[in-house]
Order: sequence, then structure tokens, then C-alpha cells
Amino acid sequence: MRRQYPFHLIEPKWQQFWEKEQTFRAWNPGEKIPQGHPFAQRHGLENKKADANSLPPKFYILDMFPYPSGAGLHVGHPEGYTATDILARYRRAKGFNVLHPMGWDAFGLPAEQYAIKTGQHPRKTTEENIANFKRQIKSLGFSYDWSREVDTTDPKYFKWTQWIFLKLYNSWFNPETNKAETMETLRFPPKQNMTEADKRAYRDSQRLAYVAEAPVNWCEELGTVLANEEVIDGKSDVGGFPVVRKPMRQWMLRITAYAERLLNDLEGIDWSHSLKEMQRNWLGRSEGAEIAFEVRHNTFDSKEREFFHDTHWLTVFTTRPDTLFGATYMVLAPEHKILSQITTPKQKEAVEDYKSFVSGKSDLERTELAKEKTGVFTGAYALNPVNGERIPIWIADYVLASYGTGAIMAVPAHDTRDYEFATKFNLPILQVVQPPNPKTDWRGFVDEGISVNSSGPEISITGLPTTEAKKKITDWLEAKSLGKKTINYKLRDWLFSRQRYWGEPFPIVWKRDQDGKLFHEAVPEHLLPVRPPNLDDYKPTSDGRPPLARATDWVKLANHVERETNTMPQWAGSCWYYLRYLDSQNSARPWNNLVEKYWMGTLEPRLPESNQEIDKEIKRVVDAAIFSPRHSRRTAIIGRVPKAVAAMAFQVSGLNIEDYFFRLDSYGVRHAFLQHKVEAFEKPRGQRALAAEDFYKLPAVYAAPDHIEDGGINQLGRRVLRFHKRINGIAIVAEEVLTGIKCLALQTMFVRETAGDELQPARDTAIGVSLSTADTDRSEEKFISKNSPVNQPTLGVDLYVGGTEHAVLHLLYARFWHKVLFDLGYVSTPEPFFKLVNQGLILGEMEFYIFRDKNGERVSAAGIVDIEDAAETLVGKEKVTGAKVVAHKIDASEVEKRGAFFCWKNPDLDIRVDFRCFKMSKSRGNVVNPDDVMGEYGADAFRLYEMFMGPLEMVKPWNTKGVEGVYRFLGRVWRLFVDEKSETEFEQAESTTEAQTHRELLEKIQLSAAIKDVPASPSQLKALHACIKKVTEDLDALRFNTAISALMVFVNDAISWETKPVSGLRDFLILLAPFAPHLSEEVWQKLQNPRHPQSVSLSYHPWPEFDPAVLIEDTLEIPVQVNGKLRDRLRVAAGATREQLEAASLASEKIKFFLEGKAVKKIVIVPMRLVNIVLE
RNA sequence: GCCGGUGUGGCGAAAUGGCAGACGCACAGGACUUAAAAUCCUGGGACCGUAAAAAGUCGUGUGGGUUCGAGUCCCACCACCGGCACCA
Repeated sequence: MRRQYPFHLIEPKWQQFWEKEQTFRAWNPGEKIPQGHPFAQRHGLENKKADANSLPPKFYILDMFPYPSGAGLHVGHPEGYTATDILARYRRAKGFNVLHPMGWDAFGLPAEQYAIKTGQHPRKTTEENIANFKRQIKSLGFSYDWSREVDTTDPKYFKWTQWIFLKLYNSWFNPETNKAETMETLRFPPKQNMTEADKRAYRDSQRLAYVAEAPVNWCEELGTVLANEEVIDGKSDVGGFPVVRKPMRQWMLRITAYAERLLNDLEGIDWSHSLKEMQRNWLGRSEGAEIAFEVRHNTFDSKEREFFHDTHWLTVFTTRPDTLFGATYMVLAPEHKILSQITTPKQKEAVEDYKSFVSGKSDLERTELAKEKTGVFTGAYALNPVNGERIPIWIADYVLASYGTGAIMAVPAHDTRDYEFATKFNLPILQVVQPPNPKTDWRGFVDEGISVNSSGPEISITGLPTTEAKKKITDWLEAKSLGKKTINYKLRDWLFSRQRYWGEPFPIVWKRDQDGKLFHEAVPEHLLPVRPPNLDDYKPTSDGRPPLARATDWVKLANHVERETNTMPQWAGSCWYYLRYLDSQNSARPWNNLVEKYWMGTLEPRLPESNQEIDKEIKRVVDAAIFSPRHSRRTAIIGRVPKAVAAMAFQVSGLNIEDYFFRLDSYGVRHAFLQHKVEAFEKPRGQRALAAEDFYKLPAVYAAPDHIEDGGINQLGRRVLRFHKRINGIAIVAEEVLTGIKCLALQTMFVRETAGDELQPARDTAIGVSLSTADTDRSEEKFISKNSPVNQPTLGVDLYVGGTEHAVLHLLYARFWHKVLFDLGYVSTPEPFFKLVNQGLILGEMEFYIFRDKNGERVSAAGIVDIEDAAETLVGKEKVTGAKVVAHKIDASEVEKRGAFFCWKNPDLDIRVDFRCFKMSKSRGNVVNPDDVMGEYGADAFRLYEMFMGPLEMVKPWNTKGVEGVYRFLGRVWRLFVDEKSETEFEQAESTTEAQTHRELLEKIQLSAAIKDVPASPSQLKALHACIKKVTEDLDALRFNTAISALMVFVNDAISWETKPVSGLRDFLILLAPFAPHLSEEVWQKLQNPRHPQSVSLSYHPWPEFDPAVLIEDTLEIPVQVNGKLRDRLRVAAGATREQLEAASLASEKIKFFLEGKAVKKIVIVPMRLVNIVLE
């Protein structure tokens, strides 16, 4: 494609300019901003030291930093980076102090494996890769503050990773305060005569970082152990090598202590629904009961009596205590400790055989081959506590030693797995739950119903619904000390050590006490960082000894003290990098506290300036009232003011806010509401609808807007809203305190009754979006939208963008570390990432496949079924014959569109072709290299295209033709501004001069003569302000694709203007700049002052204000429908009344035709929008 | 199996319950050109019409429902994508 504009000169020019001028430096409280910096000019900070109060509000916008692989950047990286860069530039223009950093997550296996192969030090590989990544990222013109760059493999960085590890090492989790505390607060158990060794052992057992001998995931090929999160289907996440369970001594982090908080705090952060679900899933909370079963030896015959000296107790975990009467056998995990004590001699051999059979299986076999249940009887029996029934105890590998108590009570009638097992081994199946639908088979029915056959001598739950039955039986068990309510999590402690070279060494040494017993101790903080030794051989050893152990000089310290030779996993460095960015040059501390508070938004918030007219006192109280923001992307949550806070607020202000509700919008702006009315609606099936009084018991309400009808004007002259639909749930009519805007929220979520008095919303069943406001009063609507992106900081990182692949690894670990640091007082927010967005995957370009049968004849895809993706090709079956066919990729030029299909270009066009997109992969050869795209179309076009493809979160296929489309658009922008003749001269000069002077030749290019310093015409203003409105709103909502289309619409219009008013075009450039910064800067410079080409960057120029007044039309085109079908359009005056609209509609000739001979039943008129005539 | 997400032209997509398909790609026709590229203009969901129009009918995965009006809200289902998967 012909070059549209000289991006090859413009882009490097501005990248160098920004770097030289430090245009995108983010300023910390206490820093002095250099003279003349546009940020200082904009915010009045010249010659001043910027303290936290004089700095504008912060905006922290973060990318997931990349692992610098040898392959270089792929097109997925710039997708997220472009989105964040656009927002960073937008926020800068809006007046924020924007923190937008970049760095390298550089520890990792590929560099180490390359080292093993070639002997090249991983540091060298890493440095080369970083250099290449940096070059590529810089060529995209992102506005990163490179002065804050971090590299996890830099000793200056991992010094603090080790420092945080020591914080974990020197802390324990206090269950009473539900938080981590330093070891000083740990009390020893009240036991006499604890020796120093006892005390040490106790302390070590309580640390957040501890050593455990546990069965771990050992990967032979990688020569290292792996975390649960790194094992997928029994294979290593990296490389896909088999993983086996093997007991080893390893470092663990006590993440399980935080399971509850990691789960609960998800509610307060703005992450996508699916991502939160993934985390919830991984945490795997389940509520149930532990029940103790007695295993009594006198239940066996006298000959065996001597083998059983005690009564044993076996505890099981179940989520369905209500099915206890249906427990017909028990199952233990083969690894269960009690096994040796209860197995009868007769069964001993069988049990031992089974145990060795199971231990020989890999994890993969244990899960994949588990379709058929296996197990053996132990010979022992337990007593069912409710009725004294003797139930046999089995062992089977479908019960996991690591979850719950490693033992279950099997209720085959109401558990799928137990049912399979019982069927195979002919164990009794006893119904204890009756399904609600009598036609449902009770066998294998696992849902809730009514308890049956559940009566014993002391307790009966027969006839109770499941929820009540659970509660009653649990209470009874608790009273008898036979059981208790329990919560279990699937989450396991984090296996934190790796047998690798290329990772952070542990700041730990091993010593021996007087008795020769080995113990560990922290390396003192002042000796950090502990650097890894130099090695010649990086290979792991097959016995699990880490490669660091080879460096004996490094390992062995004086007095027989030895270093820990394991290294930390790759995730360690990424657990806290977002904190190091805040203060990356600080060599004394990981970060400064004030700086952390400023960037994480915990300093005193400032009031939005635009709200000056609002009663400040109320605002202050409102600010004080909410300290725990709870909202998510789609759902605004209204919270009630806690009583204590309300009382406090009353003392301060005399204002009673107890009846207020608060809602945080997606910008963190607080809206207070006064409730007017609550109504309950139709009773839903199976569950009971909320009643008005229930509302007061709810801790939070998910609000959902639905049908709102205009209910006329009330005494105050305000529109009243009415809803008349039947809705299952409740409706709240409320008025926003600050603005007086009436809101209506329909609450269509149902509640389940729980045991206590408290009602809990059924999780995430809210269907709606947010409170909606009356759309009848336009000035109120304006008020809302104007105030939405307000200057109000949010807690933590304001926006974090990255791929889904880190949903449970990085994001869970980082939240965990952050919470520990929060507990210990090093950070000020409980969560690190306030809002998080996952970018969607970019697939390869569309590919065409033509099928051939076994004779090589081409066959139409129309007759092919069961098409599957088989390594690099497609296979399918012929529908008629069932014969196998294989597809071959063909070029797009061999294909012709025919109706809804693509056909092979033979004369008949009768052979249909299959078309689809695949994930980009080296082996398929469909990887798009960003360097190539940028070389051909430039960085601006590349950025623009990645954003124009579709919504950020969606999976979308790459299409090079699409890049050409946006490239053409940029060319049109260029031609909108420049004089064609001067450009031709430039091109001629460029082709005949030395390359070095090319950039100066840019100055040859003149502005178009059509650009004049004249006021814009009304229609020009209209086009501009429509664009301002759309781009601003879309950027706030992260809708980049539609923002770009608005820019295109403007340019399509403006290009035909005879005179182009310079002020309007300047505003347009500000709008375009976040998307295409290089082109915008270049044109801006020409526009500003052609005689002083080195004028200041447009990056800090204020974002244009949208003026709704210019968009008001004199006349409108109103569609007229008859029975909901469009029949005519009328042009009417904008202020036309209902009566005028009705008369005009009925007068229309076209409408008359449709009304002929029919009676008009009703006429629906929506002023300014539409008329609908309903006939009988 | 469980959980979550998504289904709209040939393709990427857009639409506070109110004119479905903005914007872009691909395509077709035209202008400019010796020609091509680039650029500019025009067209466009399908069907039925017609010399060409106009008018009309059907259209947002399927089937129901609510509503004057549904891509959008409710119920049931189907397909695809992603995650988890013997977690009691």
C-alpha cells in the first residue's frame, strides 16, 4: 500500500522528543519538577516542590509487565498496552497526575533452559531480551515513565523481594484478629518445660513462610517442584511434562490463612464477573459440618479383639449433614493415618496392595483413569451417630487425603460419586431426600429437597426441607459434641520453593543446635540482597537437589552454617512490582509511606471542583460515611450507613443520615440517596420474594433498572417515576441527596432464607446495571454525565489491564502478599488492584480450508460434518458415506464469496470452503509480528487498529486489511491538515536528499490554506461537540472501538469543509492524540506556531469540554409507527408538544393509508423520540 | 458434569426497551490516469418486485412470554468459547 503520510519520520521524532523532555514523568510528592515542564505549567507547580496536597489527583494505570521472551513482542502485548496508554494520555489531558510504568518479569524458565543448552548466563539472555522488548515497546510510542522501570532480576529489585519474604517469615497469622502479626505477639501454648528447641519448633510451625515435608508436585523433566496452580491436568504448565506426587522438604506460604479474606474482599473490587468467579472457584469455599464417627473394637468378633485396644474416632467432612441417615458406608483416602489402626488382619493384605497400587499412579492417572471407581474394604465398621447403624469402612482413591479430613461418609443415594462406587461394590443405597418433583428419580438426586427416612432414637429430621434439616442436625451434633459447623476451602498453601538457578535465592541460612538438630534462620536485613552464585552448570539434578547446591563456596558459610539452596518461584517478583513502581529509585526502603498513600489513594480525598454548588457539609458527611467502597463493573451497590457512623455524623453536622443509602459509581463518586418507597413484587417460584421489611435486613442491595414509566409531574414540579410491570423482587424509589435526582431501582434478585435472622442475597443473581435516573429532565442527565469522571481517587491501582492467563496465579498471589503487607502496616489499602480488565485474545487471520476425500478429489464443505482441528489441518467426515476427509489450507485468492459461503474458484463455484480463525502459534505459522506491521503502517495505525478491532475484552481475529482501513483514516486526517502541494514537494525532496536531513524536511510541509483562524459555523460546532461527547463517554467506559468510529465520523465530515476553523481542529487533535499521539503532535506543532516548531507537547493540553447547547436541534425527525411498525417519518419542531405530534402524525398521508377503516385504540407519544399509533 | 462468557450482514462490529446493521473491511459501479496503485464519489441484510424506482414481506442462535413497541427484559432450550473438574 502506498504511504499515506511520513510516519517513518514523525514517529521517531516524537518518541525522542518525549524522552528528552521527560514528558511522561509521573511526579511523587516531594519531588521538584524541572522548570518549563508542561505538567508544572498546567498545574501551577513551577518553581515549587510538589507536596501531596498541591499535586493534582493521581491516576495509577498499570499493565501486566511482560516476561521478555526471546520471541519478542506478539500482537497481544500491544493490545493491552495501547488501551492503558490511551487512558493514561486521556487522564493527563483531564488534569490527573498519571502513573503509567513498565518493567520486566524476567526470572523464568526459558532463559535458564537456554543457559543449560548453551552455557550462556541467563542474565545475558535476559538482558538481550529486555533490550529487544524495550525497543519494540518504545517504538509504539507509549507514554510510560521509564524512570521507574523495574526488572525483577535486578539485585536492587530482588533485594526487596527477599525483604518481603522475611516479613512473611517473621509473621504469623492470628486467627483472633484475622490478620498477620509479627512474631513478637505470638504466645507459646501453656505448657510446662518448653525447651529452646521446642519454642523454636513452635514458632517455626506458625510462620507465614514455613518448611514442610509434604507430598509435592515433582516434575522430573524440569527438575523442580511446582505449585498446584502450575499443574494442569497432571502436567506442568510450562512444557507439559508429567508431574508426580513426591514427599519433599519444601518452603510453603500460608495463603490458606487468607482464604476467607481473599474471597470476601472480591466483592469490593471492580473486576469482571468471570474473573471473580475463577478466583472463587479456586478458593473453593464450601460450608458444611464435620461429623465424628466412632469405630469401636467390640463390634468385631472376639478372636480379633486383641488387635484393637481403643475406640477410634473418625471425622468426616460433609456439605450435606442432612443426609447422615443415608450414610451406608464410609470411605477413607488411601493415605489416611488411622488406616493401620483399624484395618482388620484379614483385610490387611488387600489394603496394603491397594495402597501401593494407588501410590504407583501419577496424578494424571489418578484423575484421568478414574472413570471406573476402585477401592477395598478395611474390615472395620463405624457407628452412625444418629442411629447406631454399623457401616463398613472402605478405602478408595476417589477420596483425597488433602481435602477436608481425608474421609467421607458415603451417601450413595444423593451423591454421584458415592452412587457409582456403591453400584460397583453392591453397597446399600438408601433414600433420605425426596426431590421436589415427585417424578424425579431419587437415586442420584443431589439437589435440595425434603428429608425422608431420617428418624433416629434421639433426632428426627424427616419432613424438613434440606436447609432446615442441615441446621437441625448440625445443632444436634454440636450439642452432643459429635460434630460442628465447618467451612472448608479447596485452596492449599502455596508451595514456594523451586529447584532452579534463575530465581531469587532465599534469604535463609541453616544451622545446627547443640543436639545437632538442623534449624533455619533469617539472613539479617542489612545483608540483603542475597545474590545467586555464579555457576558453570545450570542443570537441575534429578534427585531434587537445587543447582545452587553445586556452588559449595557460596553455600558453606563459617561455623557450619549453610545457605538455603532453593530459589523462589517466578511469581515472587510479580507479587509486588506495582508497589516498587511507586518509588523505584528508593534504595533505603522498598517504598516511601507517604508516596504509597498518595498513589494508592488513601490520602485525604479532595472534593470535585464541579460540585462547588453543593452543600459542602453534606458532602463531607457523605465522604465520611463510606470507607469501604463496594462496587463492581456492572452492579452499583447501595449500602446503608452503619448506625455508629450515622451517630458520629450527626454529632459533627447535626445531619441525620441514617436513612440514606449510598452508591459508588464506577468512578468512585459517592452518591447518597434518600429512600422514598419500597415495594415487594410477585412471589417467585421456589424462593420467596423479598418483602419490604426484608429490605432493612439486607446488608447490601444489588440494584437493577428496568422498565420505568413516566408518572407525570408532582407538586414539586419534578417528574415522578412509575413502574407497572410485574417483577419478582422489590423496587426502591429514591432521591439522590446531592442532586435531587429521582432514581428507581428494581431489585429482581431473590433471597434464600438462611439459618440466622440475617438475610443474605443469593450470590450474583443480580441482573441489572445500576440505578437509572429519570430521562425526562435533560438538565439532570447532564449533571450526572458531567460529574461521572470526577477528580476523585480510588483505592489501589486505578486500572490494571492484562490477559486472563493470570486469573488464579499472579492475581491471587499478589492479593495475598498485599494483604500481608497491609496487616503489617506497610501498605494502606486492603486490595492492590481496584479495577481490572482482561484483554481478549487476538486470533490469527482467517484461514480457508478445502476438503479432499481419500482419492484426492475436492469435496464441498457443505457435506462435511464433525469437523475437528487436528494439528495444522482440519479433519471431518462425509455426512452421507461417513468417509474421513482431510482439509488443506488454501490461499484467500483461491476463494470466492458466493451468497453466505465461500467457494473454491473453479468455474462452477460448487465446492464450498471451510473458514475459521486459530490461535496464533509458531507451528501454525500464523503469528503476526508487530515490527512488520509498524514498518508498513506505522505505530499510530497499529495502535488504532488494535483498538478498533472490537471491545477490549473480546476474542477477535486479526485482519491485515483492517489495519489498512485505519491507516487510510490517518491519511485522511493528515490530508485534512496539510497542503497537498507542499507535501508533494516534501516527497520529491525526500527522494533526492541524504537520509540524515529527512526529518528537517518535515518542515517543508505546510498547513492547508483552508485552515483559518475563524469562528466555527453552527454545523461545524455540532460535528465537533458530538465527537467530544462520544469520545469522552466512550473513553470513560473503555469503549475504544466506538470512540474511534466517532473520530472517523468527524473527519469524514470535516474533510469536505471549505474553511476549517483552527480552534475546532485543535480540539479534534486533543481527542485524537491518545489514540494516535505521533501524528497528533506533529500536526499540533504546525498548528500552534509554524515559526517555532519546538513548541510544547500537546500532552498536557486540557481535554475539550463538551457543550450540550450546540447540539440542540431546531427540528427533529420523528419516526411514526403503526402497531409498532415504522410507517413514516415526520420533521417537526424540537419543542413540539404531544398534541402537535399527534395531530401531525394523523395528518400524514402515509399514516392515513394504514389507519383506513380501523379504529385508533391508543397513541403512544414519546416527546422528541417517537409516535406509535395502536389500532384495535 | 459444574461454573462463567458469547451468539446481530460475506467479515470485525454498532445500537439509555423506541428508525437494527453506526464505523470499518471485503465487494460492485463510476471519476481521475496511457495504465496500474493511491485518492475521490456512489451502492449495498435477505426476499419479492421494477427498465429503474417506489411500495411490500421477512430478518439480531431456537421456541415461548411481558410490552403500544424486544437485539435489549423474563422463562425454557441449542451452539460455540473459556475456566474448574472424584474438593464429599
